[in-house]
Amino acid sequence: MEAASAKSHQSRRKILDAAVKLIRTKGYAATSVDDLCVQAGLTKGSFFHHFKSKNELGEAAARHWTDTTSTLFAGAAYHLPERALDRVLAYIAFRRSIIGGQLANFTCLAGTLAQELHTTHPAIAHAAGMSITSHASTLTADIQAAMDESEKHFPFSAQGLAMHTQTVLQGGFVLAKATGDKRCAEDAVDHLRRYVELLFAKETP
Amino acid sequence: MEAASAKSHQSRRKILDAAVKLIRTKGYAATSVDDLCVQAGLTKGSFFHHFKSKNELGEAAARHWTDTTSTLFAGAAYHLPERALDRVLAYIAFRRSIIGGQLANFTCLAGTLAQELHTTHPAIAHAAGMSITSHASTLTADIQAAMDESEKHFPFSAQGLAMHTQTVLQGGFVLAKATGDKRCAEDAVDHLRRYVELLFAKETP
DNA sequence: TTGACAAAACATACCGTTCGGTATGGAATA
DNA sequence: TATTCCATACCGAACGGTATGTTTTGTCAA
Repeated sequence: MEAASAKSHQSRRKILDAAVKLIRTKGYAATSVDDLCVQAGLTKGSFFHHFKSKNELGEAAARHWTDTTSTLFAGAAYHLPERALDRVLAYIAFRRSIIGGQLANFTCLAGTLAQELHTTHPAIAHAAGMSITSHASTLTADIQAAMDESEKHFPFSAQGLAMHTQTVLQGGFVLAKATGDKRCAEDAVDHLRRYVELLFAKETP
Repeated sequence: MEAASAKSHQSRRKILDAAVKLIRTKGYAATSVDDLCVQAGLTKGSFFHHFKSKNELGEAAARHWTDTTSTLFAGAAYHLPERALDRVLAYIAFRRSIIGGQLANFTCLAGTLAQELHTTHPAIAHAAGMSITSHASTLTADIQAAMDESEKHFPFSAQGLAMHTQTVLQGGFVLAKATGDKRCAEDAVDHLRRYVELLFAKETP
């Protein structure tokens, strides 16, 4: 049963990858099951064998997105610097560096899903929200350490600032889509970096 | 023909108001023409008399949103302070103060439309983009004046910082939808205020 | 009477979902 | 080993529902 289940796993994954790609570009409603099947190279019968509905796929796609991004960021180099603040800034620089190419290649599936479906499909939106929140949480330890290293008092929590990094990123993606210009996303990250630098700056000359 | 055209105008406006309300809550695709007609208290015959397609309504709704928000912000009190920087901060405080009640009451139609439709309906997304950009532009003069009043040199343009305020707001809305907690939007604005204060701060004690 | 607007019924197209059926490959039995 | 059996993966035509858009008819005001 190993080969069969491996193949099954492969098909399921093809569908999930197709979902991430298509939903990131066209949105959830505009992505039909037929579209997904064509993109994945399968048929509808196969689709509904693996997922009992389109909405269930939506939830699974959100979780798949969580997994994909988790491994991407876990393996990135921004964790290397010694000082906690440098790791935070390296994270921001990393986010800045992966903005490139088509919009769909660097924008966030979770934000797209949450904004489109928060009322009509709360389960999917919740999965998307978890994706964002859990990713933010991976920054909290570094931010907390940076706050501890600093002598300042901060009127926000480490988790709060971590969430704010995601806020700015999501906003940058929205404006990039609204204007068609990816520089909006780049500018957003530049302002975010400047904000963090100012927050932790020792003196201003 | 004045009374008739006034009534016509009223019906058209009812549809546009319905569109703003429903699309803000459910999104564009999930809002059917029937839904709009029920909300507006009209029928489909009337709808397609005033708009030749749902997509045309979408564009008109985006422009209607621009008009609505323009008058709201033009009449607000944040323009009163003497110092330009205070006007900018008063704008941010005003944005903070209008976050309340249901998500649909304070989130942005333009951001919703842009994120959902940027690929499938570029004309609507463009109208939404114009809405955001033109609103940002209303801040540019005050920001420029604040920059001129300051002795610092800023590595960004006034329009760039104006756009960033919209970025942070849009991001706050996305996270509020993702988490179901409007505090995300409030926190976003608080961080934005702090950023602007830090940018223009004279000294740090 | 004319013309703009509104209502209701209708036409068409598409989309999610179902369902009967086929193919494959491993397990069971002899 | 050969044969049977069964579970799983996959296929694709068809169905029911719903969405947009059209047509036809009605209404009201000038």
